[in-house]
Amino acid sequence: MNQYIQPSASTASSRIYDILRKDLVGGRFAAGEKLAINALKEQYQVGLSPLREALNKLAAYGLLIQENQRGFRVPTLSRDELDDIAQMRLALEVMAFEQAIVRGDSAWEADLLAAEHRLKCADMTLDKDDEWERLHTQFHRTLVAPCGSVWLLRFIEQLHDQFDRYRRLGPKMPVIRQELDQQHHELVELALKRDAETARKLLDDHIRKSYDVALQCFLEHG
Amino acid sequence: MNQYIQPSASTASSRIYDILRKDLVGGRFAAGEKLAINALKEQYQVGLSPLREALNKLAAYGLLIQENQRGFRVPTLSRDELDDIAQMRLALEVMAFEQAIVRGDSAWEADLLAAEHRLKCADMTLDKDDEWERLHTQFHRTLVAPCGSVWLLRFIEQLHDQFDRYRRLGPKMPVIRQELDQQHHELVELALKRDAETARKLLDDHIRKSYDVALQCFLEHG
DNA sequence: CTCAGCTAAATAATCGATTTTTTATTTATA
DNA sequence: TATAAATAAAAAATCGATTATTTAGCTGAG
Repeated sequence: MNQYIQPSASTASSRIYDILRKDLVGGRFAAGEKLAINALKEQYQVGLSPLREALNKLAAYGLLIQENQRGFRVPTLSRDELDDIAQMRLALEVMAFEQAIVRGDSAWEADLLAAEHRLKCADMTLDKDDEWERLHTQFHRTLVAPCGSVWLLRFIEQLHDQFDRYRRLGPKMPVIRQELDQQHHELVELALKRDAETARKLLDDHIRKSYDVALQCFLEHG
Repeated sequence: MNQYIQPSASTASSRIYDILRKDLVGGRFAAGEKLAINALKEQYQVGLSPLREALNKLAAYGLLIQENQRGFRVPTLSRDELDDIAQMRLALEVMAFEQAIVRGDSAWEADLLAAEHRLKCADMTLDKDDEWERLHTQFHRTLVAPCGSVWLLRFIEQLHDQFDRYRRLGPKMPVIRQELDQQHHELVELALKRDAETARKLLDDHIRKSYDVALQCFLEHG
C-alpha cells in the first residue's frame, strides 16, 4: 500500500493499549480487581501477545500493578494517594501554566480559544459523555502545552489520568461543573491577557475545586 | 517450595527489564540506535516474549522509543533535552528534599549516614564502577525518600535515569567528582541539622554542578 | 475443628512457528 | 541517469501450544 497514505500502520498492541488506558481511567474496572487475561482476550477480541504487551506498558505507566507470576491488577484507591496526586498536579500544572503564559505564541492563543469553545459546546449535549472527557483532557493539555518541557508535560498527563480515576468514580455534579466550566473560560482570558499572577491563582483554585469533587467521588463511591 | 522462603519468584521478563534498564542508562547502546531484537535475544539469552514485554515497559518508562511496525530504538540525546531534564530535577528534587527534611525521622537519619558512608567507601576502590553508580543512585534516593509523595519519588527516579544517560557518556572526572562527593557529605549534615533553607541551596548547587558535568560529557562524547 | 501437606485445576509466563509489514535489491521504463 | 514498480530478504508482530507457577480443593493427623 502507498506509504504516503499509510505512513505506518498501528499495531494490535498499541490499539489495545489505547482502549485499555481509556477504560482504566474511565473506571470500567474495579479498583483492586485482578485482571483475568483470558477474559480480556475474548472481551476485546485480541490475541494474547499484543494484550500482554499492552498490559506491561500500562503497568510501567502506572495504571496497573504487575506482580511477578500473578498477573496484573488494577491499583487500589486511597485518600492518601488522591491527596498526593492533587498536590503534584498543583505543583506541576501551575509551574507549566506560568511557563506557557510566558512562551505561548498566537497559535497557542487560537488553540486555547478553540479548545474552550469545543468543550463548552460538548457540554450542551450531555449524552455524549466520553466526548466531553476527551475534550476536557484536551483543554487542560492545551493550557500547558507551550511550557517548554517535554518531561513536565509527560508527568502532568500521567497525573491527569491518575486523578481522573478518582474524579470519574461518581456521577456528574451539574452545579460544581458549571463553576469549573466558568473557570475554564476565565483561564483562557487570563492566558490571553498574559496575566501570569492571576492565572496562577485561578488554576490553583481550579485544581483545588476539582480535588474537592474527586474527593467527594472517592468518599461516596470508592 | 516453601512460600516463606520464596514469596514470589521473579520472571524472565522482569529480570531482562532490570538488565536492559541498567544497560540503557549506562550507555551500552548508542543513542538513536535501532535495537535488533534477534541479536538481543542471543546476547541476553532470553526468549522473544519476555524480551518484547521488557522492551514495551522500557518504552513506557521513557528509555526506549517504540515506533509502530518498526520496533524499538534508543532515544537520541540533545542539549535541549538535557536542559529540560536538569531543570525538572532541580524543581522536583529540591521540593522533595525540603519535604524530606520536615518529615524524615531518625531512621532516615541513620539511612542517610549509612548511604553516604557506603558511597564514600566505594569511591576508594575505583575499579568497581557499577557499584559506585548503584550506591550513588541509592544515596540520592535516600535523600528524598521520606518526602511523602509516591508520585514525586517516581518522577525523580525517572529523571535520574534520563540524566545519567548524559552524565555517563564521558569518563569520570576526579576533580569535579571530589567536589560533588564533598557536597554529598554536606547534604547529610544539613539534613541532620534540619536546616531546610541551606540544604535547599546546596542541593540546587549540587544539581547545577552535576548538570555542568553532564553537559560537558554530552558536548564531548554525544 | 484446625491446619499442614498433597493433588487437581486454573492461570501466568514462555516458547516455537506463522503471518504481516518493512526494508533492501533488482529490473524495467521514461 | 533517474525513477518507479516488482521482487526478495529481513524484521516485527502475532498466533497457538507448552511449560511453570499459583490457587483452590481435598484429606488426614494432631
